[in-house]
Amino acid sequence: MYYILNKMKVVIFVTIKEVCEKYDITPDTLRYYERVGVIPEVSRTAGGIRNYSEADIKWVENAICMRSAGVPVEMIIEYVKLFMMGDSTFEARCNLLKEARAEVEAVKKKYDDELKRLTYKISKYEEAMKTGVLNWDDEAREECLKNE
Amino acid sequence: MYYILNKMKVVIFVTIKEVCEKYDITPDTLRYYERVGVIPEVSRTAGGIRNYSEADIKWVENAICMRSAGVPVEMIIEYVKLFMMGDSTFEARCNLLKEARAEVEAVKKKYDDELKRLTYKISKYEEAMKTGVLNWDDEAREECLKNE
DNA sequence: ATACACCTTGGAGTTAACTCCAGGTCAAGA
DNA sequence: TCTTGACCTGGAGTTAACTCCAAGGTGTAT
Repeated sequence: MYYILNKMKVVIFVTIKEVCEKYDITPDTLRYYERVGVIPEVSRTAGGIRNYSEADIKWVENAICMRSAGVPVEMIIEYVKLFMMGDSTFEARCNLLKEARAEVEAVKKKYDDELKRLTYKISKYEEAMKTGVLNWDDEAREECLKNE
Repeated sequence: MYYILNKMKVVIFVTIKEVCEKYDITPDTLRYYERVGVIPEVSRTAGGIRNYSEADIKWVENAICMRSAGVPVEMIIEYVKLFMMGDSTFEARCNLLKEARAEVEAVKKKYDDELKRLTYKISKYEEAMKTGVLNWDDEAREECLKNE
């Protein structure tokens, strides 16, 4: 929400819609994030309408980044809670982030392996579309089944 | 299910439990995969008990690989259906795999970016635990928010 | 022959993460 | 002031992917 004064944009407040357009998410999702604590409570206008500050927006970015890498909502909530408790939680927050990173790394590895497998299969299909015969040796299966 | 004859393992049939133990999944999941078509119908004993052939097991492996990389069940079902229709679906199958690969690649990129972001944050926390002061510039936020 | 572990099916229940809705409030333009 | 569109809350509904359950059948071991 803003008006133009002497060709300058004067922002009155930053609505939920504006934030949603910026990050391509829905207002429902953003309100849900706030309700459950994935982001801290957002500042409001006198009338009770959300007015996103710079800090609020950084929390939104944090939530989106983490979620897009599959970090569970519960974990982000835990991080926000610790953050709110102040500097005494540096270590706990650090450990939480390390845990998240380990998880993201593990899944990323699966993705890398499956990417190889898919590429191998696709190459075999491209061959098959020329020769009319499809056959693959099973070497490509190995990688993504090592689950320990 | 097997017995030992002259120190040799004579397999009578391969039960669902054995397959599950091999891949660390539950019988319920495996039966679910079969029911919805993520894997083709598994061969049975006279009494109706599943007896996994080599081919059946390869389908199980396929399902597990794809799912672990986040390929949706619906897409795997589609692939299996096309496979069952024979050689005339080479191209359709190839396109499906390419679509799956594009999707896996896109998500993998998000994971890579978030991995960097997490590592950056963790380093800042490790610093903060020594100095008592936490501060990060916002450079680390950029990457994983480029969504197009 | 009976016990016992494991198997079967169909259908209902669970979980995470949204997503939608009703009924009401707020605020910018005519 | 009135209208209109965006916003609010609390709570219910949806979706994907399992996960569990009851009631009954299978098959090897004693």
